[in-house]
Formats: sequence, C-alpha cells, structure tokens
Amino acid sequence: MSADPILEPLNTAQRAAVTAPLGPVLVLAGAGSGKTRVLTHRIAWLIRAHDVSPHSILAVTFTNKAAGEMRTRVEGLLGMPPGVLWIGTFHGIAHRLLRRHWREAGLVESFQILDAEDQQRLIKKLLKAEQLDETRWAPREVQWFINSNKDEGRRPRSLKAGNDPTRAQMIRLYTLYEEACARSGLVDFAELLLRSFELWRDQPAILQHYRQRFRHVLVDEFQDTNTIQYAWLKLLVGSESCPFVVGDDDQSVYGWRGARVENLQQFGRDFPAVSLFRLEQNYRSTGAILAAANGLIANNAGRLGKTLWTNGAQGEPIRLYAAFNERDEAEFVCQRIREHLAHGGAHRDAAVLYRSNAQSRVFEEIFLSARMPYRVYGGLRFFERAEIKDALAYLRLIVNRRDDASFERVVNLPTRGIGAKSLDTVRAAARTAGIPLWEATGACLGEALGARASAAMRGFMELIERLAVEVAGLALHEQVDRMLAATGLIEFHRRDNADRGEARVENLEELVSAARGFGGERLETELPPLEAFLAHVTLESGEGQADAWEDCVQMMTLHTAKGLEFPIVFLCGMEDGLFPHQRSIANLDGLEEERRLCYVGMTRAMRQLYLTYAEQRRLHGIDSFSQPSRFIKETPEDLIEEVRPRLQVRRPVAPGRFARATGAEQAAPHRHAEYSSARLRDPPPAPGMRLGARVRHGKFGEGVILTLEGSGPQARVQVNFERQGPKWLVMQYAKLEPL
DNA sequence: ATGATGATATTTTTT
DNA sequence: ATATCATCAT
Repeated sequence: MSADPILEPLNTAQRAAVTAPLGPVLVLAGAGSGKTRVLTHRIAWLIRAHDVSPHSILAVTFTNKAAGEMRTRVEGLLGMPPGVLWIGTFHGIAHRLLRRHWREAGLVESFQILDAEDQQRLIKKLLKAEQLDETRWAPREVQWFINSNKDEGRRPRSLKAGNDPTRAQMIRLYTLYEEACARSGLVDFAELLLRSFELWRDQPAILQHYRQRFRHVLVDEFQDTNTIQYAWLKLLVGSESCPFVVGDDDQSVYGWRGARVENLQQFGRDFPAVSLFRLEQNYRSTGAILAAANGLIANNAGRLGKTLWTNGAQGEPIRLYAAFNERDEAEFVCQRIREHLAHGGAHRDAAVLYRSNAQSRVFEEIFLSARMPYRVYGGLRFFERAEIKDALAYLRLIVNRRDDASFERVVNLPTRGIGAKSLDTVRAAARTAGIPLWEATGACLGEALGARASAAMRGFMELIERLAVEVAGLALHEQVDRMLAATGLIEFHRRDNADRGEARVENLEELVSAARGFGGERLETELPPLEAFLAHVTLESGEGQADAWEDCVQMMTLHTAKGLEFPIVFLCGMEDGLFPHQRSIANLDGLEEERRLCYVGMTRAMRQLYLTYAEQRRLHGIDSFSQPSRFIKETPEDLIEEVRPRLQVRRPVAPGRFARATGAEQAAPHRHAEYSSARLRDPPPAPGMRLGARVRHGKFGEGVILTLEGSGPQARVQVNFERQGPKWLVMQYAKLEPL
C-alpha cells in the first residue's frame, strides 16, 4: 500500500476522505488543503479499489478550467484517459443532456445558446417593442429578474405579482422573453440548467436512466452551487447514488449571483448518513499568512468552523504599506517586484490583486513606464469581441434560420440598404403573426416592404441560403472562411481605416484558425461540426489573452484569483469603501462576503503577502480620502509589519504642519494611531462648512458633514452622503455647496 | 450611414 | 475620468 500512487501522496485527512465508505460524503476543504487532489484521487480510488466503472462516474465543476484540470489529473493517476467518465461544468453537462433529449425537453434540434450579452440585446429589443422606457425598466434589472428567478427554479407562471405593478410588469417581460426565446430556438445559460432540471423532473424514464448510470456524483466548489444546481444534483442522486461534494464556506464569494452557501448545511440535512471530513492542513502558505487569514475570517459569524494550519515555517510578516495615493501604491508594488527580480525571482511569481477592475489602470500605467511586463486577466474574451460575434451570428443563421437575435445582428451588416423602417415593418409582422423574423421577412417581400427594401432583404436571405448550401460538407474552417468572404465581413473591416479595422480583420482570421484547430471531440451526441463549434464557443469562450504563459506580473480581481496561488501577493486598494466595497458595507451578509473575499485573497499567497492602501485616491474623476480597510484592523496586529509608516509631510493638510516631518518617524510603526485623531479644533475651512451642516456635491448629491480637518483650501472634509455613504473629500476640489 | 453630442453609470463573473 | 450608449444632425 505504501507505493500506492493513489493513497501514498495523501495526508491522513485526505486519505480518510478519499477512502470514505460508499455513501454521501461532505468534505470541508480549506484553501490550499488539496481539494482538487482529494476529488481526483477519490475518482481514481473508486475505479481502482471499488472496481467502479468510469461510465458510472459524473464529476461536476463550475469552470471549464477546473474541469480540464481534473480530467488531466485523473488521467495522470490512472495512467490512461478516463474515457467515458463524464467531467464537465454544470452548464456543459446540462447542454449535453439537452442536445441528447432536445425533443423531450421541448426544444428544437438546432437550438443555440445565448450568452449574457445576447440576452441583454434581446431584452432591449423586447423593451423597445413594448415601448417601455429604458430608464424606468433598466435592461440589467430585467435581466437580473429573469436570471435570478431561473436560478431559483421559477417560471413566470409560478410568480405572483400581488399588488405590485412593477413586479407584474417584470413577470410579463419574463413571459415575453421566454416566448421570444422559444420562437427563436434560443437557450440562455440559466435556461440550460433549469431546462435540464425540468427534463429530469418531468420525464421519469430519462431520470431513471441517468440515476442508474451515475452511481457516483462528485461536485467541486460546492459552496458556489445555486438553488437549481443543487435541486438538479439532488434529483440525479436520488436515494441510490453516492454524492461526494467538496467545498469551503469561507470561500463563498458568489452569493451576489445566486450561490447558496447554505447548500453545505442543507446537504447534511438531506443526506443524514453523510460522512464529514475536514481538510485543514495547508500546503501553500507560510504560518504568518495563514494566521493572518485565520484571524481575519474569525470575524465572520455562523461559519462551519475550520482553522488552517501548516507544518511549514512562520515565514516573513505580512507587510502593510500606506501609500500617499494610488500612483504611489503602484510604484511601491513595482519597486517591490523589482527587488524580487533582483533576487532572481520571476515576474510571474507576483500577483497584484484588487477588488474592482478599474484599479488595474494605474498599475498598468506605472508598469508600462517601468517596462515591467504584466498581464491583466479578465476583460473581453476572444469570442466576445463584436466582430467575432457578428461572424458567429452568420454561422448561427446558417444553422438555424429562426435565430432572431442573430438575424437582427447581421441583417444590415455590412450595410446593405436595410434601414430601420424596413426592419420595423418586419418586426411588426413577426410579432403579430408570432413567427420568427426570417419567416416574417419572406412574407413581407414585395408586399409590406417596398421594392428597394424587398430587393435588399431578398439579397440577404439568398446570401444565407446560398451559404448554407455551399458550405455543407466543407471542413469547418473552410465553412467559416467561405462565410467571411461571401458576407463581405472581412472586406467591411478592411475598409475601416482606423487601426481597429486591421485588428478586427486579424481577429476574424484568428477565428478561421480556431475553427481549424477545433477538435469537436467531446459531446457524445455527434453534433455536426459547425453546430458543435458554435456551442463550444459560447460555452467556453476561451482565455482572455493568448500569451498566457509569458513571464508577466499577474493582475486580476480577487474573484478571478480564487483557486490560484502565487509566491508573492499584493492585496491593493485596502480601503474602506473600495474593499469592502461601499455597496456591501451596509448589510452584514454583504460585509461577510467581502471578508471572505479578503480571506481568499490572503490565502492565494505562498511566501509573501503585502497589503497596500492609498490615503488619497482618485476615483471616477474625483479625489477622495478614505480610511484603511477594516480588514486591516481585523488582521492580528503582531503579524503585520508596516513597511513605511505614514509621514505627515506627505499628507496635504494645513500648510503650517509641513515643517515637522523628518525621517525619524520611520522608527515608530504605530499602526493607525493617527488615523482617528482628527483635529476638530480647527476653524471651519469655508463659510457654511460646519459639523452637521447639509451640503451638496456635484456627483454625490446631498449629505451631512461628519468631520472637518485642516483649514483653507487644503482642508479635508468627511461627508455622509445620502446615497453613497460617508466620503472624505478635499475642500479645494470638492466644490461643496452649503444648503 | 456616419459621426458628434449629451446623458449616464461606474463591484465582483462563469457559463 | 471615462466608457458606453442613445439620439440627433449631417
């Protein structure tokens, strides 16, 4: 047993979980405790020790990356491809089911997947058709209403408006949206899950089949499951199968998009026979980093309880840097990375983590001028680029003429003389007849449409029909290539003389390469290559930037960093209002989720952890002062070493105070001591600016003065705004108006 | 059909 | 500050 590659590399707790008796298992796995390892070794163990057929194992993850990693690692353990074993994301697996059982699920065979952007466009179209004001009915909110109801398993008919007219309208829009999707053969992300749940719920024979097949269901990141995902799992598992779920309540950071941490506790109630395991030994971080993270997360109530520990060294203290402003912050980080490089380190060892994407800008500027190579994660991905989506829309029309979203997108792209009026005619016809735009257009030709418009429309329809015929039987990349030529998309962008045109042509050419490289292996349901490709690109829209493996400083949001690790981590923008974010500060749940996010950030660090904040930060064009993040104060003080204590000289308060500061203050690392010592005895810096006075700000609206510091134009003032909460402002720039 | 203008919002993101 | 987006004018 000692040379056993499956059990030998595991510690006691991991081994206990992997070899747990066949039955429901819940593994609470702390950050860096070998979560994926337990999952993959469990799969290998089932196959080897229990002679379980890979055919009867289903492993579910949230991201394609995690699914891919799991597949590779299982393959490595078994020394062969796991073949029939199903490993995939919730959405990927739901999609697979719907392709197989499209008829029973009430879909059309060639249904296409709508991504978030497509969905919003469709909603906007609906609002316009309904002549609803977009300021009253924000598309984002309609979208949120629809998606969150789907995530909770609710169809429009099961919703009650009560006496709420707003809600009634929302429900109506949800209904209209569903009808539009059905007409067009479109399925959004949430629909994939809900629809496959309903498929099982309403088709006992099909459910029975999968229940019998998947005797072992493994789930990663269980704390991120939403209501419908959990219901789906429960339905599948029934009373016969063995669910093996792994999660960490302390890393639940997706509550805002429907994830239910409570599912962890619920699992215990739904499966009373559960075996519970805790993985608390951490293999990633130093003792100091773990102690800091543990100390911070201890401030959350209602945890399942878990304390990470390590056999390793205590390591270096957590470093705290109080920057003068956001540029100083970025320069400090840059400097520290340089030192790391000077000691022989690599760029990629360092990660800059922040709460919101906007923060990356300053770092980019500073890094650029310092010639520090970096890579920003997140942002637009390849298949989300406008020109790529245009091209895909053509391909989707070739596959499914009823796809209204795609029709609208490209009917006049490149421009072929089909104007808004003609389209309105067609839309009206489609709406009254309840048919797709494509059909409606056919009916309008020569009748409702004038001669010119008819000719243009006919040209468009013939183009699609001709392409569909021409392209049939060609290799996938030739299909794409032919389409690009025939539609004139390439030509269209080539004519765009602005330099973005060139980039777009390149991207379109890249799309052809992507098609050439598309294996289409997966998906047992033998989808035709083009349709498989289209599903693939919306479900796995690919990495943000191609050169992922160059030696660059890594920059990303805290959310994106979840699941990753780096030797050196900089947690930046540690300011109240930014992190925890202003919008989360008000309620306890929101604040606790932010705290977990901070915990996630800290536990990404292997050797060194830096916390930085800026005393003054320009955000949305205005400078404001903020307090250091409460998360800094919640981190045990003895673990923190201030890199450079604040120098009074750098603070633009009253001019008279400038003379004092000398380097001598370096020796006194008194944390935060001077923060709260506001000097309230100063005279009011401007007429009407007193404590408690009401003021108006151009951007923030009205508020009440809480604190005044300093005098003259350099004075700072803290105002509690009705809408945005408390803010520090510089009097000189704030242009406050007394009320 | 294209570009200028002005209003508006600006946490986090996968699929 | 800045990006996006709708509306309007050319």
